[in-house]
Amino acid sequence: MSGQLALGMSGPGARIAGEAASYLQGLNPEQRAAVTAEDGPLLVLAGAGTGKTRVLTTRLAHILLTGRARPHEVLAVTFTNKAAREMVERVEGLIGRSVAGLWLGTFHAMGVRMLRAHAELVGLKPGFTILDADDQERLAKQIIQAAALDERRWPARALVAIIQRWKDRGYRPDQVPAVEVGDFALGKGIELYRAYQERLLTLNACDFGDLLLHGLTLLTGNPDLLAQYQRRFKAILVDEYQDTNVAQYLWLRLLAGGHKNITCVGDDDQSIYSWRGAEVGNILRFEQDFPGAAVIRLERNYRSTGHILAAASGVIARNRHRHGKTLWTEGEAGELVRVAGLWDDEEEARFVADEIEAWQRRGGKLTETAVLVRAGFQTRAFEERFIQVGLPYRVVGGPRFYERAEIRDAIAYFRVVCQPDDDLALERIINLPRRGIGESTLKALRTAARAAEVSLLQAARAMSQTDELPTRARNALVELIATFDRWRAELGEKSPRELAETILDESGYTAMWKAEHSPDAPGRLENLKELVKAVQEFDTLPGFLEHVSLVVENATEPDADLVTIMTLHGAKGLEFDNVFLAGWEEGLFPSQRAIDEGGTKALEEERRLAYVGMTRARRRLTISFAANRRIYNQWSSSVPSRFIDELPPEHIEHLHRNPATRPDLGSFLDDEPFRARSTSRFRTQRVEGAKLIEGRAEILQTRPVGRSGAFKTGERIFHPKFGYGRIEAIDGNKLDIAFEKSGRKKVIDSFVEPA
DNA sequence: GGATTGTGTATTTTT
DNA sequence: TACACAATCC
Repeated sequence: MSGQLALGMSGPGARIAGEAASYLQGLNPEQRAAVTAEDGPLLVLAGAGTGKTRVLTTRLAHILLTGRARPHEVLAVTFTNKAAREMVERVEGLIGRSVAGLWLGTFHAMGVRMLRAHAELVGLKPGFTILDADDQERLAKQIIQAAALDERRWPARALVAIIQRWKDRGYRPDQVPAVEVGDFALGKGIELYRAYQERLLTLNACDFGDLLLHGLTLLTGNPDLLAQYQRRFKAILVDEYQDTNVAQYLWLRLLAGGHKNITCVGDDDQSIYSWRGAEVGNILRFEQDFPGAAVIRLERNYRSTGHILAAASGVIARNRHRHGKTLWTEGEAGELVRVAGLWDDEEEARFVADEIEAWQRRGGKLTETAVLVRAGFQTRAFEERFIQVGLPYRVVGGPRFYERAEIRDAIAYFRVVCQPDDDLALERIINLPRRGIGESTLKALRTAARAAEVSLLQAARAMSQTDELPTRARNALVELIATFDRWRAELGEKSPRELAETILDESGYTAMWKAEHSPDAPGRLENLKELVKAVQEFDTLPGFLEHVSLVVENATEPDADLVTIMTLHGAKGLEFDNVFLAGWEEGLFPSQRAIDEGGTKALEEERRLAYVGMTRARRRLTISFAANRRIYNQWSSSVPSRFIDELPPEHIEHLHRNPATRPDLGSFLDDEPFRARSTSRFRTQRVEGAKLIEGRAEILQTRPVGRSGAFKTGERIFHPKFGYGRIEAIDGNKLDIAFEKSGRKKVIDSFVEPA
């Protein structure tokens, strides 16, 4: 655990030197050049599927094994915990021992590590808490309220977004340039930002952005410290460099400022997080930032077949702002990329499900199959269809474990126990379950706390000794404070797991969910059990909290044979044999909203997203679009995505279901005037009551709308999607139906026919 | 202090 | 349509 590697040419070192050749074997010339490049700035432009992670980890191992740096002298940063974990595993596999001591982790984790050691230099105490998105928003809300602004006009969410943006760019309140001020809150944005930061300091807390921003303040404000870190980190390695924001870039540049021994790996064509503050400019500008930088391109793709690669390359080649790479493969050409046009989102889901079943019958694995969509709402149609045909699937994304309300509530309890002055956590659970401490009591507490400049809990403690509050509230408060004191006394005595159980029990939190009869209550109780189990892995409760704030992950699912459904963003870094890219329609993909907000730049990012999606596929790629889609229960018809036009024709084949080639639908879709008429190439048009009926896919059936009164309660009906059912209640044209297979649902009468 | 009704909104989300 | 939140009533 010393973190020291035995290096040298004798003893254990000789064994390592003997293996040196082995870890370089199997690398192609470019990969090998990247791994063994001498000290100095190095940019590795690694196209999709070209062995990026392998190069990065092998280079790290190479640096250690050749003695250029010892583990604690290496800083390696990633964006996700997953990537960090993978890197640790692979490096350990390469060097054959633990890499303890290495500074390897996410930007944020490395930021915290530095900040904990020097918290007082930026006005924090070492035990500071890290706020998540939820806390941030509530804090912002308080700031807006304190400034007497209209909360509806200037929502907290927007303020958080603005502050986040400034932090991503490395601006402290006094550094925000005038042009960036904007008109939020009548130009008071900076004032609010300042108030927000002051409040964070009094709470002894940081938000995610601060983890890096304070890091910058730390390094720029303390030259000795900077010099110390510059000497310490003899090698810096960065993964996914195209996703770095300005703050991260500045942080890296400071740390690498001495020796400039920095390796950045990335792919400008896969930059899809600009809306999160990522600056493609960082990677495009690397050679100017680090003069004399070596640039190595990895262009040999080991993942996809020829047609897939060529189709993806053809699309991305339309982007103007990029380094430019020419991916190639020695693999087989494989199948053509298939393009299918469907009538509506339901037919699209049906089509995909059919294709997956056929693939499975031919021996394909579901785990090797993914359906990738642009926006979350698109998953629904697929889920419904997959359930109907019994196709096992999982939706990746969704609410993550540590973001679920019950988990956050439980953690808020733990936080108050560990950090009594954590006001945000206390506010979250002070009246949960209900214990008679309502809004008016809370208001009084807040006022008192602010006046005395103490924390909420301290104010509550003081107030519970006076008779300022109504007896009811006062008693509840006395009781709560005593309970928290008791738990806190048990911190050192009980194991974290026992304590966690005690807290959830004695607070009445578990009981609250047990008493609740909503359908998701059992699931929530299950999650709480999972949480307690997770606590077990840690020596102390505070230790657990530190982990939670930085690692937001879903519980690992059993590795069953499942189809994966997820967003294109979520798919970055993954690969599958068989990939479906659904919903390629103007307006949806590329997203009209993105284009409205970001113009050409945004369109290029959408195109990169298309590229990312396409390059996820190893053997088979199917792109689909629907002529009609129901959005908020309104039918709208759309035009195929321009990205479909951009697919090189020689690498694709149109499936017959494409409406543009179908005589019955083609007349309106293929109609040039129709396309010309639409101002933004995306237009919507209501198609009232037009609907396809299961099993009669080729017939466009139109039925009358609003048959109110035509049905009677108790009547047996048939619905094309949910099957047979009985009408329980009628409300205008909405029927409340108990379906035999799908349970109780409210549906519009026009979709229902008498059985 | 708590339940109920009404209103506005609706991408992507590594930490 | 659905859901979350806020104003409103009891």
